[in-house]
Amino acid sequence: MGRKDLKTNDPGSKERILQAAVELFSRRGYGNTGLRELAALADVNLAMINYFYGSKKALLKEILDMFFSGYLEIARSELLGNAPPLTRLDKFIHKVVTFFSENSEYLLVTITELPHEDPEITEHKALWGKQMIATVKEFLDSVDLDSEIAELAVPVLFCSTLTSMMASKFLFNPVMAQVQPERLASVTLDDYADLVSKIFLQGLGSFIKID
Amino acid sequence: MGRKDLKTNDPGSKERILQAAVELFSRRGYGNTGLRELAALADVNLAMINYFYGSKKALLKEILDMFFSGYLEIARSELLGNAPPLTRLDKFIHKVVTFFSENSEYLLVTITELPHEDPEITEHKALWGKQMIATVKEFLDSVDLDSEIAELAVPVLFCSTLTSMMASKFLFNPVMAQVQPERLASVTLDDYADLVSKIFLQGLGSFIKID
DNA sequence: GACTCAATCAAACGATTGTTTACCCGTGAC
DNA sequence: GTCACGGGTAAACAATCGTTTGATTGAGTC
Repeated sequence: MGRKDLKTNDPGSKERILQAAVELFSRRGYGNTGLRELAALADVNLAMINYFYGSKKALLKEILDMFFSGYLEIARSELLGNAPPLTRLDKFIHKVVTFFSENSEYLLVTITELPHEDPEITEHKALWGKQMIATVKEFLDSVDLDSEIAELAVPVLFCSTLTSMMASKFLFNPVMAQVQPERLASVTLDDYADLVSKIFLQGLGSFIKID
Repeated sequence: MGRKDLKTNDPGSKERILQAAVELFSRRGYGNTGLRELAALADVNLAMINYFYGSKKALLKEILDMFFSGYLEIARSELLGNAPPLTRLDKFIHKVVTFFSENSEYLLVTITELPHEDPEITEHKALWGKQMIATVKEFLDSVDLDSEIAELAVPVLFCSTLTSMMASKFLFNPVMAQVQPERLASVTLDDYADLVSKIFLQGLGSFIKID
């Protein structure tokens, strides 16, 4: 059997370790997660973690890389093109919200570890950031913006604000689920994407009848 | 001397501990910060941390409480009132951005620890969340929104998206400062608040000349 | 059968974790 | 004087941390 697991598609030890890492890092945080707890959840021996990944930090890097590469791929395929800018943005927002939802644990690990300064990981983050900014800049250059906002909406801020807005539901979910679980459940994922798209593209003001 | 430090206004040990905690928790993360490093930065004995605050987690609670109370205070004073809704929102955004900027370390600690499940702290977060949502709900009830977005913009999502958007600059700052430091520096804090306000209230679409 | 190699394991490594203890010092009360 | 007490300290507590070691398994190669 040249390849592993031809019949069964249950994940091997290496995959189970990464699954457990994503789950625990997103729920407890990277620093608050112990490798023994992780090994127990993945149902592997403690030593297998360093055997497959080398170190705990390498596990985190793997998670960040997988998230960033998926996000960047969507940005490149949806943000650039010939369709009208607003149409491109709307499709981008819907695709990203879906991506964030399907990989919400990866998203949470990435966002919560984003501001922390760690020499090894900061390089990784900066590398992905550069590619992301380059893509956003290419998009913004293809849009004819009013001068009054063109000076403000520099790529770094445009990218930050939009990303944060799309991620907001998943960032606040653990808290909001305790505050108003019924109202949260009444809004589907597509509804949420619509909300983000409408506010970001048309603004809240356009939906106010009397002001 | 009944009160401490009548002449000098340099902070006492208790205050220095909290200052060091905010700095280290925001830079390295709560879980990645050791109390010995914290004590060294605060220039106090290790035992003084538990003497004044009882535990490491209590320090985190203190930080979260201080941030939430300040944020909630602004929401209550700016979101509710008699001025037109959009005027209120614009003032709210500018005040919050200033508040986030002046307390960016508190903001980072709060946001990065927000999604993590910790029985003791989850209650705290939910308590503040309820008060915040109640305030936002009161604001939204005073606005006459189109039905097409009124169903989507439930308080929990409205609060999440706007908060995330206002916090985005500070969340992404550590990364973006490495990507494009010169473009970031060219935008003042007021410019940033204007950008958030314009996009959220008027939408990006209203600034595009040709589509 | 001998050899290889990746996978797995129990056990221990030294270091660091958050927390607590017992002791010390200065000040104010009585 | 001495008693109490809040602030401060060094040292140690048990527990856990990430990582490494050395041995063992089992399937594949020659």
